[in-house]
Amino acid sequence: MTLAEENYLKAIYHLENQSTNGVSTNALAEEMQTKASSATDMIKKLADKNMISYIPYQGVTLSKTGRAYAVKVVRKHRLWEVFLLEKLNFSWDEVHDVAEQLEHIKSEKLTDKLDEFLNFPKTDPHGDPIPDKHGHFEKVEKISLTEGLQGTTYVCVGVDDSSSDFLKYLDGNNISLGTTIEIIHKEPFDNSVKIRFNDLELVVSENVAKNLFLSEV
Amino acid sequence: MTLAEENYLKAIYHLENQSTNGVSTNALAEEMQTKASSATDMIKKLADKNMISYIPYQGVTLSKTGRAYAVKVVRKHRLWEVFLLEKLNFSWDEVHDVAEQLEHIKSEKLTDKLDEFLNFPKTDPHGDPIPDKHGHFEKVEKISLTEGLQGTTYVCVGVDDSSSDFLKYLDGNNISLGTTIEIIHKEPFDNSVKIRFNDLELVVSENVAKNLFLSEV
DNA sequence: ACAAATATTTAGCCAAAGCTAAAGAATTAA
DNA sequence: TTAATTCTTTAGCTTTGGCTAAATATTTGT
Repeated sequence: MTLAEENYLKAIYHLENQSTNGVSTNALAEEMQTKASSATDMIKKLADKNMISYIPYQGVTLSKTGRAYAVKVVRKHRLWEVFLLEKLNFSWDEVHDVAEQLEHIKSEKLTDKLDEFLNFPKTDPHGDPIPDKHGHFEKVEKISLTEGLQGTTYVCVGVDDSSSDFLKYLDGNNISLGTTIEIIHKEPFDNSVKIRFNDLELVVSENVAKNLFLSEV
Repeated sequence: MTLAEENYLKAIYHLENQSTNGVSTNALAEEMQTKASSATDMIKKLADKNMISYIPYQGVTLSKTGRAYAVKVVRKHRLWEVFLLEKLNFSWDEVHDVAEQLEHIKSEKLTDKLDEFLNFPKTDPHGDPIPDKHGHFEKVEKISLTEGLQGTTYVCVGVDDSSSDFLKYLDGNNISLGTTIEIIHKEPFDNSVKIRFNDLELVVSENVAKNLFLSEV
């Protein structure tokens, strides 16, 4: 598996988790920041390798092999994130990009030894679960802040890790995993949400609310 | 710089250190396990990028930029080797191949944080010096066992790290960095060397002797 | 049911890295 | 000083991954 193939596989994996349908050529191209024609080419390659199955206009689905492979890449990504944060003192918003490179290192031994070195962490710095060496992991039950109910108290269990700016924003406002958040008011006009945490009140935009994941206490 | 370019640069760096002349197209091709025509192509690319200068039939020489770049890659390689050995308990012979991959990760911050995490090691597990973040390092004074004098005692300060079989051989015979070795007899017939260390005597072949580096005590 | 909108694929390019086979240069040896 | 040998480059082809523009296929809305 080449670097590009691994990245496509990971993209398909993430998109599959976000909706119940197959992943369309267009959606895949957009996720990969490339053109639909390029996605078509890669879909052929991955289908030839039995990593995915594909029905035109119905989208791509990971095969068992494909999913297992994608999970391995995700496992590596998240382990490296933990390493960067805990051992090398990277900040929350810095880990993602470097982990994007490290996740492609091919050495099962390295991955497993790293896992052991980090004491078999269950989640990464963004709250996402880390698969074990057999690919098993527990799904974290979470809702986005936009889905939360007014007047209810939640705990922050996850964030979308793709934007460093977003993570810096959270950092600047002292929101992190484990922060207890009460929803004071949901503004229907612009879908902003007024929250309280650490005895502070803050109004966050819909954009922020969508990328902040909570679980009930 | 692409992966292939980095690997060529590193190869040139290593070959430059082994002889005083420029590195020939053929020598470079051999080191890279590829064909001379491919080396020619890459030489053009690297020369275009001002990483090397090249005079046909006189060989390639690293430019200042090129050398600095090569040293950075070497620094990363050796730091990762230390990490794998010390933190993840890889064995001597296993570190090289994984470090070959890790050395291409592009993040100055990662490299420097790793250096700090490892406590600024001066040499890697094979005795080779690790450049600091400015590219500075001290050259280790060493001779190969074939160059040693009969009746003299030395200390093992380095090994050629390229063959895992060689390192396994040393491991199996309990030779490691820091081992004190006395040369009992040099056999002119086959250039084998009889040595004594840890109160044991052992005859090593010329091949082994060439790849074992010593310094005077 | 059929046109419009949307989704997908094809065809033909490009660049990076590699290869083989053949040609061209320089060095060395007789 | 030629001729042989060795070194190096060129020409042309391959694969991977990406691109644009154009063609084709499917869905959807009326």
